[in-house]
Amino acid sequence: MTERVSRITASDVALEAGVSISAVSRVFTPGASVSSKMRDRVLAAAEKLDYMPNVLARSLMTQRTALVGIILANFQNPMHLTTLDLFTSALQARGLRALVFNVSKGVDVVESARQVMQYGVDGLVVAAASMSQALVDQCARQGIPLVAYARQPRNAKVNVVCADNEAGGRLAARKLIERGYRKLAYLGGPATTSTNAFREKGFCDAVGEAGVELVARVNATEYTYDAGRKAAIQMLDEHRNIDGVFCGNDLVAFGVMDVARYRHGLTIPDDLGIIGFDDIELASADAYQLTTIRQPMSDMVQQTVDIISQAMAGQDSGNVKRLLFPCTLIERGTLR
Amino acid sequence: MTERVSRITASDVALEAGVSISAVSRVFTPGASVSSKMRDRVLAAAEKLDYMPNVLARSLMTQRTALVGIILANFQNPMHLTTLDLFTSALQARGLRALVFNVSKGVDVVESARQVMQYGVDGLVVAAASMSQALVDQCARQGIPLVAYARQPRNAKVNVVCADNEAGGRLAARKLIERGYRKLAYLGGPATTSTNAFREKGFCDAVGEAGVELVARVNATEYTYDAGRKAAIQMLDEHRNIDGVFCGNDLVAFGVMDVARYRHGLTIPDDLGIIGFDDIELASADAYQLTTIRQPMSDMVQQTVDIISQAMAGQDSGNVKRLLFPCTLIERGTLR
DNA sequence: ACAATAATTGCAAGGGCTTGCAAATTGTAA
DNA sequence: TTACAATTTGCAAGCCCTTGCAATTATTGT
Repeated sequence: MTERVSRITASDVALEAGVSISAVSRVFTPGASVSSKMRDRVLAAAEKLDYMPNVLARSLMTQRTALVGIILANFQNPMHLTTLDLFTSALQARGLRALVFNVSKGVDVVESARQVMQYGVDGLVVAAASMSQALVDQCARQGIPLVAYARQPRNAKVNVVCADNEAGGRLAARKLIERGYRKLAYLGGPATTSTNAFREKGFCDAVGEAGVELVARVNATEYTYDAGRKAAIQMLDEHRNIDGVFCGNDLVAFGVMDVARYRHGLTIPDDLGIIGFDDIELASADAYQLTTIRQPMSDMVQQTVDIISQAMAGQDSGNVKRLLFPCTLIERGTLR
Repeated sequence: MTERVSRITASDVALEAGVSISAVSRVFTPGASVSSKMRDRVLAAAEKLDYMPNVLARSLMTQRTALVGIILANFQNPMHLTTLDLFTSALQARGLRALVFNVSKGVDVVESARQVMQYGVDGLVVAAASMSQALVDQCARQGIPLVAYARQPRNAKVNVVCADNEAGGRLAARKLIERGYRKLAYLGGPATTSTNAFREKGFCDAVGEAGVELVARVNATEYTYDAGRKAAIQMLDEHRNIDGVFCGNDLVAFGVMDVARYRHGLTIPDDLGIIGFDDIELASADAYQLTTIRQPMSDMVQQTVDIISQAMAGQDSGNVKRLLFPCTLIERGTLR
């Protein structure tokens, strides 16, 4: 049977050390006024009793939880594990914690957000597909900094930290054309995502401006290998003359490569040039050697956390930030 | 300038509805005694003011936070994104939230655990490399259910939910031998991990029992493609006669495959048979078609969450559970 | 040594909620 | 209608901590 022992509280420590509760509190409050004798006594007692301040009670007083909500979808894309890795690390480095919400499977973003807010998060980063006006208003009303990460919502009144997907799309187009590909195709991610919209726009615009033929424009249903593969089967069956494809992300690109190589017997990069997006770990695997476009994730996450912690410190200018980060092309073996 | 409006509280709602604060509280407490008239009045007022109960204050009273800490390392292995996906979903389905801690980069597990505990988590799942006795004691003392997920710590006094890695290793050995491979090698993950230890033991035992030669036993420094690749280069250079390899996980297996194919010109599965572990999405990619061992992650996560929520409800038998889940071999194209 | 200033300490009032208890209400049976 | 039980409601104490204020103690200059 578990013997439920109630937690040690500040008053226990105060009793043990023979001081007031306030004294204990101050010892555990950075920047408070305590003499070194007092600190030593309290710390000794705390050590002895294995005391830890109750963050909940503290938060109730200070109106700060040091909790940052992260609303995330797309738990299939390995890139987002890196996202989580970077976020949790960056937050922890600032003494903050990540409260992760998963809105993958038909979970309502707004409802999730409400729940996050009940925990009194000090900040919220939304890396999910959609973001409602209600949520934005809610955050504004409560003074909670909100950042849209890796997506560019139409809504103007929200902080955005995102890769410049449109420029990335243009970059891909220009590179393919520069290497002599002339029958291009776009095989993007889900049509509903903002990343897809911007990558597609940038790519198609640049192809058009160069006067090169855009043979096909297709969307995979998800940002996954299988979805990419399925879309590629259909696309390459229908359009035999395609010689260059820009893909929504690396996983989709892998699918395209495999269909091209193993189903159509095409040689990459001679018969078909491929460019992906994200530069996941396996993009550099010998089996793929994928030329791809990398977004500066580390910087992006850092900026996001900066925005939030500045806002928490009350140092925000008050006007929303829209930060677009430039992408770089990582050249490997899928372009001739 | 952000106009910091303090949150709507129960007393605001009480005032608006012309009732007591307790009444408001009871309306938002499942199972409390409230008349339907009262409920309607309060709900109307709450709706009007957009009231949400403050979870912190509630937790302070009830000693329940509905927060479950998840301590995770290995943010490189895409499999763990699935882990997080499953955990967050399973927890959310039970009205619980995940407080994720990242102990990847030299962060102290014990220290992290202390921090998690300060948030008054109602449960803790440790999916990190190590787990100290101090942590186990701490949880026991405070009556917090603790589960070691996907690892088998030496420590006996802790709940364990894990794949039967040893059986998995044996399974791999028998399959390779059954298919006629006779010069076997083990290329595992980091020597410090319990998963490696058990997979290695199972594999080597079974190979020994069958009287088959074990040519090499190597550990990759990490469970990644690159580490697998590096280890494979060394191993295959040194032992030219190896004809079958059991790998620590799929990523490592990819590395081995690529070294074998692209560096040594070996044909898989004829010259070299390969078995991986985990069955990640790309294991089924045409470029790898990896035969691998799958652990029933969904069941494992479900069980973990069950254990925790039962313990939270006070229905735990009090004695620790050690659940080992059987693995299954997924046959694809890397065995002749 | 003394006054004047600075640093430390304790008191007590919250922060927003839950909950045992007693009062008030409603329902039921005779 | 009255007596009684069953519900519903409000009061007030308490969860554990922070912090303004005033009282105390330590420090400094002369």
